[in-house]
Amino acid sequence: MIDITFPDGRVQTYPKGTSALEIAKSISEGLARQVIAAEVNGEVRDLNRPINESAKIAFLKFEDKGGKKAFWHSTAHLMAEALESLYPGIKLGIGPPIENGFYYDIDFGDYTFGEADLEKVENKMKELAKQNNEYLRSEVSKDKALAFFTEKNDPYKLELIEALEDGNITFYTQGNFVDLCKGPHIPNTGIIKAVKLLSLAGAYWRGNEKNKMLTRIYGVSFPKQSLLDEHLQLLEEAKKRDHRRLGAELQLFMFSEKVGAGLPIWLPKGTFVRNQLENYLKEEQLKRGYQQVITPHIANKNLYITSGHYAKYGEGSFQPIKTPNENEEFFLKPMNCPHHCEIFKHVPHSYRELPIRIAEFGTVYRYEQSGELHGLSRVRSFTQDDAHIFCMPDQLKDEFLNVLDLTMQVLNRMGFSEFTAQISLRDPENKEKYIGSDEVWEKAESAIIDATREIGIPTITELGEAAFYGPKLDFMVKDALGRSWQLGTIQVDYNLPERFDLEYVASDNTKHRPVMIHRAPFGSFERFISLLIESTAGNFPLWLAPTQVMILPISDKFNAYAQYICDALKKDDFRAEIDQRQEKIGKKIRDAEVSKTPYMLIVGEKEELEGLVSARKHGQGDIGSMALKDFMLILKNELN
RNA sequence: GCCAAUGUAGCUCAGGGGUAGAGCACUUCCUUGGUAAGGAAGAGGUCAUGGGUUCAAUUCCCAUCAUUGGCUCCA
Repeated sequence: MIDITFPDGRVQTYPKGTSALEIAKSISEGLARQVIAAEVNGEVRDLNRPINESAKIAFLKFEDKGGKKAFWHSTAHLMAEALESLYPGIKLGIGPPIENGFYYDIDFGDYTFGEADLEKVENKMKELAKQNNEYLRSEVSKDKALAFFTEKNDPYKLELIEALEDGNITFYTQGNFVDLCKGPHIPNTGIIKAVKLLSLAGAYWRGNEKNKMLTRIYGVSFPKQSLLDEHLQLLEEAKKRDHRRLGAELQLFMFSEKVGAGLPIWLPKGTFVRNQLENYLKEEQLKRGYQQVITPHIANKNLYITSGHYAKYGEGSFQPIKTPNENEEFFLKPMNCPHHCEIFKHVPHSYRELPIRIAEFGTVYRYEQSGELHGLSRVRSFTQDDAHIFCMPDQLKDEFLNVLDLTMQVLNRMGFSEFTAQISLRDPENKEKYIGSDEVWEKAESAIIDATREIGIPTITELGEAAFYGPKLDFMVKDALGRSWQLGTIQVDYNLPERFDLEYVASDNTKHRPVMIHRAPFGSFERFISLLIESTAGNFPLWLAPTQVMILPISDKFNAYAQYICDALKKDDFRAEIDQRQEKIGKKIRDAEVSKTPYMLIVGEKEELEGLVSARKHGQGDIGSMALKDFMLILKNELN
C-alpha cells in the first residue's frame, strides 16, 4: 500500500500501482472527467501511469499551467499523426508545447507545405481526435529506439536519441502514431475538442542556421470550442493594439519604400510624443549630473577599428561612405560610445572629476537583416537615449544603483509594471568568448547582482547572455501579441576604456583605467514608443497626448466662443484644437473618441450663455458642465 | 539572410485572361444639428516594380522590392 497526500494535506492509502486517474475517480467522477494530468511529487505525469511509491499528488486541469502544457503537447502529437497520414514519408523534428499553444517542426521533403494546407490538417486532426485514442507510454531501450527510427527513416529523431541515455527513453503511442517523447500526456485524444492551426514558419533544425530549415506549424487547442473562440477573440483584440496599425491611424509615424525599409519617418504627432519623452528624460538626467552632448552621425572608419566594432560588424553593416580622397572612409555610426570615449579623452581627467556622465540622444544606423524589420520595434535607424558613465571601479556599484533607480523611475512613470529584469552574465563554461580578467568580471557581475538585490526588484539570470565586453542588465517588456522586446539596458564595460586607452589620474598621481557603464533607460525611442503605444492601446497619458482637448462647437454659430475657450487653454499651455467642420455633434464626438483625444469640450448656446464648457472624457463620456477654470483644474490634477 | 504568405483608391477589403468595385476618409452643395456615424453629388487607381506567356495580363509564370508570421542575428 502507498500513502497519497493531497494538496489540502489529507492522506489516504491506496494499493501500490494505482494510477492518478483511479485516485481521481475514487474522489469523484466529476473530478476524473476534468483532470488531464497529475503532479506527483512535483513532477507532472500521465494520469494513467501507475504510482508505485507514497507521494504528494495534485490533479491538473486544463486551467493549470502543467495541464495546458500536457494538453498542447498532446495536440502536437495529434497534429503529427494527422500530418503523417496526409503526407506519408515526412520526417519529424520536435513538437513541444509553448506559452500559447504548440508547434511541430516538419521536414516535408520536396513538398512545399503552404497555408492552404492548414485547414486540411486541422480537419484530419479533428477526425483523429474523435477516435478517442489513448496516449500510451512505453519505456524502450536505446537500441530498440534507434532501430525503430532507423526503420522509419527519421534522421532527426535518431539524432535526438543519440544524445539520450539508455534506460531513459520513452515512446508515446496514440492510434497509429509513435513518437519519441518524455511526456507527460493527457489520457486520450477525445478531450481535444477544438483545434486551430495558426501559422507557418521556417525554423532551422536545432535553431542552428547551418542546419536544414524545417517547416514549423503553430497551433493552439482547447477542451471546449468556446475557449478557442475566446482565445481567437483575444488575438483579434490584441491586433487592434498593434503599434503599426495605431501608428498609422493616429498619424504618429510612417514608412516609405522610397526612403527605405526600416527607416521610420516621424510625423508631427509622433514627434511630439517623442519630444515629450526626450524632455522628460533630459530634465531627469540634468538633476542626476549628466552632461548632454551632440556628436556627428558619421565617423571615420578608424574610430571603429579602434573600438573593435569594425572587425566584429564591419562586413554585415551599412557599407562605408567614400570621399574624394582615396582611402578615406566613413561609417554611419552604429553606436555612440566610441564618440563618447573620444570626448573623455579630449582632456586629462583627475579622479576628483569622476564619475563623468555623458549623455546624448544619439541616432544610430544598423543594417538589420531584412527579415528582422518590424514596425518601430526593429528598425535600421533609431535614436538611443544613450549615456556613458566613466567612473572608478569602486564607484561602479553606486553608479549602477543610480542608473537602476532612473530606469525604474522611467518604467514607473510610463506605467510599465509588467517587465522582466534580466541579468546577463558570461557563460562560465566558455570564458574565452569574453575579454577581461576573472577578477574584473566577478566584480562587475557582483555589482549588478548586489545592486538589483539592494533595490529589491525580481530578476532572472541568464548565463552566456552577457555582451563580450561585460555583463548587463536588460529590461524586457512584452508587446500586444506577447512577444518580448528589450527596452532599457545597463551594461558594464571594461573593454572600450582599454581599447581607447582611457585613463584618469588617481590620488597617488598614478594613471588608472576608468570603468564604463553604457545605459539607456528607454533603450531607443522607436522601440520604447512602439511598446508604449501597445501598452496604452494608443491612449497616451495626458502629458504625452499630442492633442489634449478637442473643442466641439454644436454648430458654427459657436465657433467664436470655441475659439475663445481654445485660446484660454493654450494660454495656460494646454494643447487644444477646435473641430470646426459642419458636422453634427455626434459625429464630432465620435471622431474625437476614435482619435483617442483625452478630453472633449462641447460648446453650444447653453455653454456660451452661462460661460461654461461641457466636458467629456475619452472612453468615459459626459463628465458634466463646468467653468473653464474648473476644467483646467481637472487637467492639472491629472498631469501631476 | 532563410522558410511561408501577402501586395487592387488615403484606410479596410471584394473581384478576376477582354484596361476595375464597395464601405470609411476626402471635395462640393444642402442641412445649423446637444453627447459615438445627417443627406446628396463628385473626385480619386500604370491593380507594388520589371520581364515572360498570350491576339489580349491587374488576373497566369519568373525575378525584384516592400510588408506579414516565424527561424537565425541583434554593437
